[in-house]
Amino acid sequence: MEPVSEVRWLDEREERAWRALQFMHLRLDGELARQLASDTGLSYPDYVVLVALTDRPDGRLRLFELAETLGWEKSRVSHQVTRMADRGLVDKQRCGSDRRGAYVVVTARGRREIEAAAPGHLRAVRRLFIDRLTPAQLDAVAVAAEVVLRGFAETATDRTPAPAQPGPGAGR
Amino acid sequence: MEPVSEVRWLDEREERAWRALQFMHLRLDGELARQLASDTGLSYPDYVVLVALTDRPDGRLRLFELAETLGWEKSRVSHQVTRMADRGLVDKQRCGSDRRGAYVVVTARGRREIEAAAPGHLRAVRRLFIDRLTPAQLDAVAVAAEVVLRGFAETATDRTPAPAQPGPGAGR
DNA sequence: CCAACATAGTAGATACGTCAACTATTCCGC
DNA sequence: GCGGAATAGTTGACGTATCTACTATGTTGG
Repeated sequence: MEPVSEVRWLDEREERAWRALQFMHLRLDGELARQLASDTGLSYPDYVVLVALTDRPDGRLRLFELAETLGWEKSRVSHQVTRMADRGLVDKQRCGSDRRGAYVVVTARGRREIEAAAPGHLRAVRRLFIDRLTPAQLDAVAVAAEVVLRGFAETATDRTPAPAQPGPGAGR
Repeated sequence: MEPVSEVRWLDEREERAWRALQFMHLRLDGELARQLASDTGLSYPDYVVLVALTDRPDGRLRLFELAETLGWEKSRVSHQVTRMADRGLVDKQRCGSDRRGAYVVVTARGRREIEAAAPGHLRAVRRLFIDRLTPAQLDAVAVAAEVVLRGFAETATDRTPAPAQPGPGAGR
């Protein structure tokens, strides 16, 4: 669009926000992944999949529902579920009503592991993030993030299936 | 430590902030990576390495300096630099003063590619993030992220070498 | 001096994430 | 109903990230 469009570099305020945010996430994700890996047998992706499944009364979801819930693409879900099935955390079941489809079901072992992992993970989230911020700061972060997210819904070159409401990790 | 320590789940405010933030990053990183991949021959990691190098007058850094600058671990830097050297974006040079060491130097080709990629990347950062937020919101994000980052420096189980001041991506 | 230790970087194994290409079904309009 | 489009899921290749273990060099204190 814009004919030549001079590049508008980030000013001091913009750069500060962008860098701080990037860096925070780098460290936060790294630390949370490490905490899970060292205290449990689960990876972070394992964790969010198990949370999504155990949020369901029957402990199962279609693969595409899992993709929508997590905002992942189907191929990622497929690979992840395959790996988890190999380790006995979930099972795959054929779906009666749609013969293309499959359910992912959490196994007893999967339940045991997520229940063992959740408290430590939650403590880490609190220690590293939640408990550092005031309620007002938490709200400010939420508002800003939601504004940015709304922007994605609009621009919507839409490669990811546009996750309904929920997010990753949930409240646990 | 804590004897039994009931798990304190996230309340509504906490969960909202945590989920929104997680989700924003999922989408933001995905979109930025896709923009780079489709408009240029560079990946996001390629990009940040080249930014770090071209910020230097001589366009080179020791591997461990690169690790500190980016907050990456040495093994990650080594692998990344090896791949980039294979593609001719950087060169490795032996270091005279310390024979264990090596410099990473940006090549002419690396310079060309980063210069071609920067404007589009920056436009995407603006479109998706910066320009969505008010200056006050940017400041709020920066303050919150910096608080959280300071927490890492303190807790400091210190696995990552604790990056001095700078962050990833920089202002470009 | 030199032994112990720290530091710089590499290498391999494994897991993760994306893309593109593919099969198998279901949906839908005519 | 049937032929084409959309949908569900899989697969393989490749790049990326982490961990552990390793080599080689530098540093230091007795």
